[in-house]
Amino acid sequence: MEQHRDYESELRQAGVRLTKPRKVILKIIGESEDHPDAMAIFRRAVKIDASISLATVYRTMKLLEELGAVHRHSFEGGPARFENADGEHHDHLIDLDTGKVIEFHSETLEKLQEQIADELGYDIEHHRLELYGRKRR
Amino acid sequence: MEQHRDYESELRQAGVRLTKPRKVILKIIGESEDHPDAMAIFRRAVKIDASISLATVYRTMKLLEELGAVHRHSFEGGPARFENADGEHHDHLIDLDTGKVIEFHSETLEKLQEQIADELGYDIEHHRLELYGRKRR
DNA sequence: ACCCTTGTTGCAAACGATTTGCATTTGCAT
DNA sequence: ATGCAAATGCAAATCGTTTGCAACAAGGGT
Repeated sequence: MEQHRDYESELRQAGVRLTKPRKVILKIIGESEDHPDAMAIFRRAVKIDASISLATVYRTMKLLEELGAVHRHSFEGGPARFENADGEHHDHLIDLDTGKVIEFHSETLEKLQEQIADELGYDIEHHRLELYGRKRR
Repeated sequence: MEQHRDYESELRQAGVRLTKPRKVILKIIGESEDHPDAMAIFRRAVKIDASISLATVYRTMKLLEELGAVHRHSFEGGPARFENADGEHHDHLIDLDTGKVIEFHSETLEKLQEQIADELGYDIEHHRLELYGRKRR
């Protein structure tokens, strides 16, 4: 059960320099099971290498996004949050009380979206589906 | 065929003071067929009353959102855009080439979302579905 | 192992969108 | 008309993010 991509070789292959800050950030997002924002990544990074700057975190996240290594999410009110691009596509349910993000996937839903776009004469490039709710009790 | 809500009496009823800037902004969003952002609303407002400030536009939009009179959308990269809350709920398809926003609605889709949230033990408060695509040719 | 070139960094300042403190004005109930 | 709380304009503050620039370091060539 292979869990994480080997980002380092991927980046190397993409002609990107493997610098110290990048290694640290790569390690962090590779291990993250949550959806940290830039500041959270920065805080975790500083623990490993105190000289890393927030600017570098932002630059690196942008780079990784362009390389398709991470996905950027802009949930309501709040900074962008990232997750590594392992695994298959999924959408998000955000718990309004805790901010926790729950992932889900529905093939039916995907198909339905494509069908709708198709009827409107469009090809979907990507989409964004977020459900905001509270735990039923 | 009644087209626009009578925001003024609604607001009055909600105990909100009907000030000059608010009347102007109300008129603007009542007539808007597009999805203007705060700056666009401000520009249109200044033409009617030159003394209106951008801060008041922001304050008023927040107020109207809380009253349920307008909906705020945060499409990818760019300021929040508003639309009046007339008519029924719909989602958006954003044309990546033109930035044009196409509205659509699917009852099946809505139901499916609710069902998914339900299975996860959640009640949906609201959701956000945006399709980003290009016109098929 | 040591350059050399060029990409990358840290810092601080700049940025765009939005919010806020405060003194002044204004709606509107009396 | 009068008074008072609510709303305004202005400028400064805030938040998340980007950028200019001089110092620095990765990693290919020698």
